Amino acid sequence: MNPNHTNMTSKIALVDDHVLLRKGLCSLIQTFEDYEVSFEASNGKEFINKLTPQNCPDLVLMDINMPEMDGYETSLWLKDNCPQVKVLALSMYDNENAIIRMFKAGAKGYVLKDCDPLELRDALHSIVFKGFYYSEMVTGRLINSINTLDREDNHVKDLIKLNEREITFLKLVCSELTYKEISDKMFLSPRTIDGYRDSLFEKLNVKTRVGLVMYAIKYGIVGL
Amino acid sequence: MNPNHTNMTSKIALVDDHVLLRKGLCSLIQTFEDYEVSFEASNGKEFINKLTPQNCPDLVLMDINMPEMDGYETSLWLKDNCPQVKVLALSMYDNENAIIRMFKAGAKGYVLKDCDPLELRDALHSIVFKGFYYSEMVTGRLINSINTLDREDNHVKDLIKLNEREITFLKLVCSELTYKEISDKMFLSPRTIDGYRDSLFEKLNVKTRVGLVMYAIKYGIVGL
DNA sequence: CAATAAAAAGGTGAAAACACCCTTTTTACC
DNA sequence: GGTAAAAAGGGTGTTTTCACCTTTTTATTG
Repeated sequence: MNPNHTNMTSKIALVDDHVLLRKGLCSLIQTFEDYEVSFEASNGKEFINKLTPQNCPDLVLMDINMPEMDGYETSLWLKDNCPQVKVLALSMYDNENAIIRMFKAGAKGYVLKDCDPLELRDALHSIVFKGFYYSEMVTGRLINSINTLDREDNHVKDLIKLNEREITFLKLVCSELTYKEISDKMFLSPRTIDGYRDSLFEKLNVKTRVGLVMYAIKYGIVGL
Repeated sequence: MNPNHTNMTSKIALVDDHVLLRKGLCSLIQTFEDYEVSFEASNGKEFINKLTPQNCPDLVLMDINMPEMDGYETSLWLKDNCPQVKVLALSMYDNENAIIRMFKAGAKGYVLKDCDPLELRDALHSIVFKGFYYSEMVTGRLINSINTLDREDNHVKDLIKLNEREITFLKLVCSELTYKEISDKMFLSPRTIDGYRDSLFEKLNVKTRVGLVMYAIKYGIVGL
């Protein structure tokens, strides 16, 4: 092991659409020793565009709900393209499925936006030196979900089964657009959209559009 | 006017339930000259408890949605009890009604959490020296609502203040029940429910049931 | 290449949601 | 008690949503 290991500063990238939170975090992280903010981005797409071999961070502090490209997609992209870059998920909510999805997408840790700064520091430290950060909150939620996991209908499994287009569709379902308008936006026939809807009705065990909306929000597929 | 005015540091209190954002803001504000953070609180109640004549801030950076005691109530309390303390509202959303409510509660400015740090600095500066901060966003939103404003004095208040039955209705709207079934549950005629729906469409400025659902969730009328 | 599975697209009809305009009942207040 | 306002109830027609069933296109793979 490198004896200078503890003296190395880790480079962190911040990805969050809320500028003020981002700048604030930036200032906060500067006060931590051994960490520096490599660069910032307001969504996944911008992050990927700004990413170069020169500024490649050791760790990405990643918001989940963002426009353009959200935390899930961006983490998956990193898993495929820069597997050495660790992701620490940053979320407003301690939503069970959001946690599971982010870990499935390769995140090494999950902290809430209203956590204590010391916990953030611990999380960064833990990820840099141990490669992961499993807080009590995370383990608690996971244990909780394991118990309800193999009971009857497994929502987690259903959630993972949703593909790209279904997720896009669900996001649009949570707007005031009609299905016809959604089909236009997705460049698909209204019938196809009809099929998407019906298959989701069955998968998610709901019967109406409101059911889809409630599901999408509950499991963090759309933000508010 | 005090010739030392420009050299005085203004004391700021931070009230927000998201610790990380709060600490981040704290770091950020320290980087601004002429400002220091007097103290912090995670909700209105805690703020009022911590408030003493010794630490009384010049300005409070106030989140709107908080547990225990929210930004509206806290601002109203300040207006009654410490009218010299200016409030700068800090919100996630550029919601028209939220803006109006906060200004009615005595706020002197309104900035979004995803605004630019420079705008925050401008806002602080403007409030300290001019006593207010009306951003383009705010004036834009207000002009937009002026037409409905002077029609009836309490119109705005009515927008926000949903009565018991409307809230019951909204909760049922967020289920997979049809309006007919909702009317049965509420022991009302389907026509009456029709009226509830239409008046809420107008009040909440939405056009569909999905719009109602999104509103209800966004503003915590229904849980998940 | 042919078999097969999955995705996309279509038709039709019934139910629900939405829009508009109107009447009756209840409530509150002078 | 009279009156105005709010809440509740009503009729009718259009649009959207949902259900069910069929066909075409695209992709996969043995």
